[in-house]
Amino acid sequence: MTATLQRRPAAGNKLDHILSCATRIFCEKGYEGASIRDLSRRSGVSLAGLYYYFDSKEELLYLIQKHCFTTLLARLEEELGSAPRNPEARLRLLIRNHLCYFLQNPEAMKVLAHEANSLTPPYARQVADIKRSYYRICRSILDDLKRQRKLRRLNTRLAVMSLYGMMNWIYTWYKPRLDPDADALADHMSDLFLGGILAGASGSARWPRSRNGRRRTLAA
Amino acid sequence: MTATLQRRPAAGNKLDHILSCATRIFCEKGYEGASIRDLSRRSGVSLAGLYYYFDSKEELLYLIQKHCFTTLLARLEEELGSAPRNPEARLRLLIRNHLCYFLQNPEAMKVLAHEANSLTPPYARQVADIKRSYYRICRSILDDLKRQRKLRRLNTRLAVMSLYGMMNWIYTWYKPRLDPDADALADHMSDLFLGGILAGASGSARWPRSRNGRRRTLAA
DNA sequence: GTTGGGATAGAACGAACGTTCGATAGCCTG
DNA sequence: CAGGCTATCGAACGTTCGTTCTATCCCAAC
Repeated sequence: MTATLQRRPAAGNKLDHILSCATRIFCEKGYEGASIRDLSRRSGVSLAGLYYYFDSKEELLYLIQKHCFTTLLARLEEELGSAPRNPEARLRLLIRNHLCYFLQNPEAMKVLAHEANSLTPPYARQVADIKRSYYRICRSILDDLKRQRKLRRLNTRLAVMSLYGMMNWIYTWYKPRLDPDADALADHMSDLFLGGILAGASGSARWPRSRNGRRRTLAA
Repeated sequence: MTATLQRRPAAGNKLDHILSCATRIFCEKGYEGASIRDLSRRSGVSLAGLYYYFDSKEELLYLIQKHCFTTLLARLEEELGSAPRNPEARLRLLIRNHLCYFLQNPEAMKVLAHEANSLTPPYARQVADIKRSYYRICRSILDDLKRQRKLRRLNTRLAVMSLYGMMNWIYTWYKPRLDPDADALADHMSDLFLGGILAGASGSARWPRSRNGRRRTLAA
């Protein structure tokens, strides 16, 4: 129930080792599919020995998610602190930060994205709080952008979620040797997203809507 | 190992009922977290009775995913069959088709998106085949668009994945009462995506890149 | 009316699960 | 060297898992 991180003064290194093994295992087999015995084998620590470092399997997932989200958020806040006020540049920064961290820690980020609902209330709330902060930063950048560029028709909630979807889905398809690196990916997604958002800038719909549906052809 | 669908002539309805219960349970607790006993309770069929209708828990997931993907793909092909050649309109159709089905079958679609890697080879390959067809349709539309609009710098693989990410992530955030309906969502995402893709149309970068990084300010 | 197979369920199987117990080393402190 | 604390483990606990065995019921066909 309580956090375990600094409970054992000398044991920092070993807990880190266990957490990194757990991250790999959760990533490979999913939280439910992974067993403490898997972790015991992989980490070289006996089954009972593991419980000296954490209280439950769920706390393990909590520690991983909390550390990962906290780091991600801290880096973003640091970068944004010394960044220009211009919302477009700030958004590009956010995207770059997210993707760089994502591709540097693909296993942890998969656990973050894929096991977002595997924690139960005592733990889940704490992670949700950090997540909400992270969401709000993006949302407020987009609100600024909307105000500044007078994007009347922009639903910023939808925009944020679309952006996060684009970014977080990466864990399902990214191949390091085949796909571009984090910087190029960030440029691609920034262009795509900002281009899409600003395309509607001139006020009315730039692309014809086919609401309720039947394909209204657009001149090719 | 073999498909179960038409094995028992009279039992079609009951298997459907079981599959729909299983979909709900897999959606709520995840594939690994769900138990056959959960399914037994929810469906009202005894534990042993269930195994008259399928061979294993994994086949259950397979049947759900296969049916879902097949339907999605069939609908898309039907719609595209009578659609104009214009790649933009075709892409809008694809997005609308995906989102309408998604929001009409949110539980099944979550199982599709979230348990994409829970099947092992014998089953996984078959689902992967359908999925690849679905991917290729989108990719070829984008290739057409790229050719037609001379979008030299467009990486269509990245674009497809970004689009699917945007769409599939929905299951993590969509709230029926709060968020717009499928048509509006489809318009939003179509505008965002097409606007983003076509923003780079005039050849060179429309938005300044900050490759390798340091925030190059854009006039606000 | 008997028979045979489709449809069902109670009970059990062996395995794996998360977790805990009790014991044992090693080590610093007094 | 006695005592206590950190770190560790083998073995076990009780539970739940996916699956199967065996027996029954129902009903149509002969």
